Amino acid sequence: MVDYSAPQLDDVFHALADPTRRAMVARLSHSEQTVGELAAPFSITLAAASKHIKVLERAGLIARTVNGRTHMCRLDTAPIHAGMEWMRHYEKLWNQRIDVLEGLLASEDADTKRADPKPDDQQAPPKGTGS
Amino acid sequence: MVDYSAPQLDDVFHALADPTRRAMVARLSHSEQTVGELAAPFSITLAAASKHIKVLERAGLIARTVNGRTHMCRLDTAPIHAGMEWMRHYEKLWNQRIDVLEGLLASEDADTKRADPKPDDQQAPPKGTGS
DNA sequence: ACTATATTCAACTACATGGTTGACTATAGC
DNA sequence: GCTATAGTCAACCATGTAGTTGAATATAGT
Repeated sequence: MVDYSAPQLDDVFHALADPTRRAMVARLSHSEQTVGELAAPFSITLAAASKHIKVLERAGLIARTVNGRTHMCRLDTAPIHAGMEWMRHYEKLWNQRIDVLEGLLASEDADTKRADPKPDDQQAPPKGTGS
Repeated sequence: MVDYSAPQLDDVFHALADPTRRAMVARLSHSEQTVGELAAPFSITLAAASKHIKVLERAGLIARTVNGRTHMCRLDTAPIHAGMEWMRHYEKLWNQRIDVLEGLLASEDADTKRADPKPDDQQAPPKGTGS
């Protein structure tokens, strides 16, 4: 039973809430990068990029290896996995809702309506339809 | 090919970066709740809770139905799905790394080392070991 | 009409964030 | 040893965030 402590999630989600940092993660998914390389694509100062990297580091998304005067950064995807673990539970609801929608369409078509999906806890009534 | 616009992701990840808001999402996954009900478990003022709800609303995570003087909130998990879609790509790397680790253990055991995993683009060398 | 309930709004405080600049540290190369 | 390169640090600024309080709005109940 994984716990995935909440403060960790705070940091991970916060780190990923910034487009610059998400772009850094994307670049790191291809290859390791130095701080300078990581900063290059953005029109911000090295100092600003350094701060972004530190935020990613605090979230555990980046591990740094100091090698002489260059700092090599590599992606650690474990925190992303943790974030997904948290989200997955609610994505299940999303899938359920899709199922309910398909169920409605089906019952609308067949008008049989023998639907009896197992009650998980006490789930929100669909009432979707939206637009 | 899904796009999932970046500003949406900014809002979703930012909304989920706060423990109070994540708790609200959790409660809404069980049932719809009014603003008051949503605020009750926390030792903050209604006004503060109202702000949190607005953040979740802006991220598209909550839809509100004004019913008389009460505002009923229900969870919309589509943005969570979008967030997961973004993360899923990097989780794949996580799984890859697990595979690599298992591969290393296997080769260590058999000492055959005929490893030749398809080069995806130019991926980071494992170099793990950490602690 | 009057009062209680549900919720937002505006103003304010304290603190975090993202950015800058300039100085500093440390390594690499001549 | 001197200079260029890689990166951090500290101070500062503007803006955003999370919280408060008090007033305002709107509906429900009597």
